[in-house]
Amino acid sequence: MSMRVVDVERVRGLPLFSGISEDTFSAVTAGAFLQKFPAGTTLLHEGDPVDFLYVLLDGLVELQGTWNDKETTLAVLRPVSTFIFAAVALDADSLMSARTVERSDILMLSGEALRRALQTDARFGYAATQELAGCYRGLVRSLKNHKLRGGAERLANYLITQKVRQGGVETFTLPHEKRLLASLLGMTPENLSRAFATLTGYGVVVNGPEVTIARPVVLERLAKPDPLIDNHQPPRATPIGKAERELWPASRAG
Amino acid sequence: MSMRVVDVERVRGLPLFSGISEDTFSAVTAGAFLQKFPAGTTLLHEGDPVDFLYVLLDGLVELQGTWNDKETTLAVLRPVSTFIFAAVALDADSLMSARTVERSDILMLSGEALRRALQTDARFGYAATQELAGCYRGLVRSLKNHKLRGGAERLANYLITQKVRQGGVETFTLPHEKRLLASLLGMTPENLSRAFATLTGYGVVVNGPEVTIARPVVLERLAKPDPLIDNHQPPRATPIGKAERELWPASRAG
DNA sequence: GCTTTGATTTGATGATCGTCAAAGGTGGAG
DNA sequence: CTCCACCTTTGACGATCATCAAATCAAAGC
Repeated sequence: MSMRVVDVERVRGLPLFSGISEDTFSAVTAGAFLQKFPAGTTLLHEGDPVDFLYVLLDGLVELQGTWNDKETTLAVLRPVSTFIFAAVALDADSLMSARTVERSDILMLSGEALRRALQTDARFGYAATQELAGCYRGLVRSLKNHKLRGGAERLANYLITQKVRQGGVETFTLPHEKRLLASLLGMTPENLSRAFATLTGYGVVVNGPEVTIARPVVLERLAKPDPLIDNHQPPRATPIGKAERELWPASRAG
Repeated sequence: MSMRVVDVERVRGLPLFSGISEDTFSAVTAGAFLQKFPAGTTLLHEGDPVDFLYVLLDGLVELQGTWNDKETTLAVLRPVSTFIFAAVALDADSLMSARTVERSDILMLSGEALRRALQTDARFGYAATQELAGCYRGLVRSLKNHKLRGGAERLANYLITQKVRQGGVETFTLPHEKRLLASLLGMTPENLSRAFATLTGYGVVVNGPEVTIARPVVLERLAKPDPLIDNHQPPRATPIGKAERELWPASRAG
């Protein structure tokens, strides 16, 4: 139920918490608890009131939306990430469901305590603003991706982003099932399969979950990656927040 | 260049600024200036660094995204609204362009001053968190709308939302050109025209910019409006922020 | 009033995408 | 190891959507 020291440090290292006072941090983590969930567990249903901020420490989580018996994936999160912060900040009902894709370690922080902390600790409020601004921009990117690009283009850009995130290697592994990828990219599994087949003509070789981009230049001519849509953030040692991810490679005065 | 008293009060009344100290407010508005722009003016280009927070006091503004010589409308704003707050908070480049649709009065507040104020005034930081959380949830709604619904369904829900926003009257007026509406709904003007033709079979009568929903029950059976996608917020007297809009009709403890 | 410009509509056609069906393929349970 | 459930792929078909073209309409300017 309580956190290991190593987990406390990982949470403390999140940009959302890194600048805040020790008092605020202990107030926020006081009633927190760490829980392990098996794969396929629904943590939160769309429309439910949100009582906790979730922090994914290990595993893989999917955020999904539903309408008219159809489902779509809005995001796939990997550690270390917070999620449904916006609903927590507003004490509102969740607009999406959260579901574990793999066995996951998840920390749950009291929403009440967080909102109180936001109002008293200006540094925490500032960090929260940065985090939410980063999340907002991630969604702007996603919306542009879906409204401006076709299926094959979305897939091509996804593959290029994965390649960069995994260190720029020629061959990499898809981080989860293709079915989930199809839902994330806004298409059916059948069409994802056909989109992969199309990319074969652009130097993409697929072997189960293994993907090789044999001719990056050719693929990029199709994908036309754009820093205002795609966030080609290389991997880092320290955990990274939604804000930092947005600020790369900026390093402007701040 | 400087604001009229009535404009100061309108800005002060924004949820983003309503709770903050007088000192913070004057620090933020010190270097501000009010400007009038004709219709069709581009206020900010995609990819530009953002030096100001914009506040739309009068008129109509479109936020748009571009890729590969294609354009799409991400939002259409009416007074009183702030925009590109996320980019200002992060001191990052804008992910979208902003363009006046009608002649508009726009207040521009120094991004530098805002970021300073965010770090010193906890109440301002909290208000900013609420505002950004509301904006975030608006985008989640938009993404679900686009990924889960077809064109005719998006139009049907748009019309129902407009009807509610304009007081629930049977006949109302579209707030702008159909061309812009098509871009907002993610379709071509030709297909918007055909979608309107389709809705004729569901009791929708179109006369130029005038729309009549003759049989609301029939239209709703097609539209299937959902509070987790559509925000059916009725009009109010006081200006409303993105946060309040998200919290309706909640009124939960806070 | 007339003209001109651009918005809107309608039709035809092709591209993209979803659905249904069926055939491999894969990994886990027993 | 075998079997079973489910993921993935492929094909066929229909629905949706974009594009091109042309006609109609509306509004602003002369």
